Amino acid sequence: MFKEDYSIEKTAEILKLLGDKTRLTMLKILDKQTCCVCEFVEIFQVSQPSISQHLRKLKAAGLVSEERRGQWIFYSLHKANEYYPLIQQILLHLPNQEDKLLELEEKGTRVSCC
Amino acid sequence: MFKEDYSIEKTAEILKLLGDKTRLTMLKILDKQTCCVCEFVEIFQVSQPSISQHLRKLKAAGLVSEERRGQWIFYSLHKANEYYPLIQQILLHLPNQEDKLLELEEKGTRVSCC
DNA sequence: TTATTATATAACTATTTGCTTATATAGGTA
DNA sequence: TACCTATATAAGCAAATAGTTATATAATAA
Repeated sequence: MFKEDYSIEKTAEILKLLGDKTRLTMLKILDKQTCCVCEFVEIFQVSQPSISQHLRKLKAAGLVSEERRGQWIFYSLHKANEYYPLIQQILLHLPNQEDKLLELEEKGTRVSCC
Repeated sequence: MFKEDYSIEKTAEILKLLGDKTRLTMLKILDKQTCCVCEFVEIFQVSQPSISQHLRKLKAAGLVSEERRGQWIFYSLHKANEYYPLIQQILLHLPNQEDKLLELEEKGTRVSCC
């Protein structure tokens, strides 16, 4: 009742993606909530292109998926991904990040469209 | 009965270290066997300084420990490390690498001192 | 002592990375 | 239509990375 092995090469690629503070935090947030680009920009206090580039990498690896709602594009963890079991195990070790979006809600800058 | 959370920052650092094919394979090997620098050189077919530099990074993070035996310095996984539970979970997903040192034994280039 | 072997460190280089600013694209609204 | 907002992409740059060769250090053997 145990998973297939992952290849070392592909696993190293995935871990390199997770080996960045910003992307790792993004994934931890997305494990519980969906989030759009402009919210990430406010959370991490970096430029919008920087966030888009991180998300592009995560999407290229199949780790996140996107869904457009009006002007906004919401990202979420792609839980059907082959590597999700590994990623979830890793994320379980990390402190909850739900406060990040809660702060935006309190400031009134949470995007809540639709 | 569950572990403390790791910090996002330190976890990202650890994952960045694991996010390299050579280092990830090293750790998988060291999870089961001890291995010295010259054996890694033969396994990975890269220069000796390259191997030493990878091992230095892993040692600086506390992931491996070294033990000198004569001319050789044997490395092993530092299982008392705070991050070992995380690392072991990751390594469990990877294919067994014990064939690597077995090959050296068959070629007669396995170091077996002491 | 000298020579040999194993490992570490220094210096260099090419590549990759993560950010920035500027610009393009796409949807919503007046 | 024109304008505004959200996002993506392009281009440029400084820092980090992973390798190399050359050299230093340490243990062993002659």
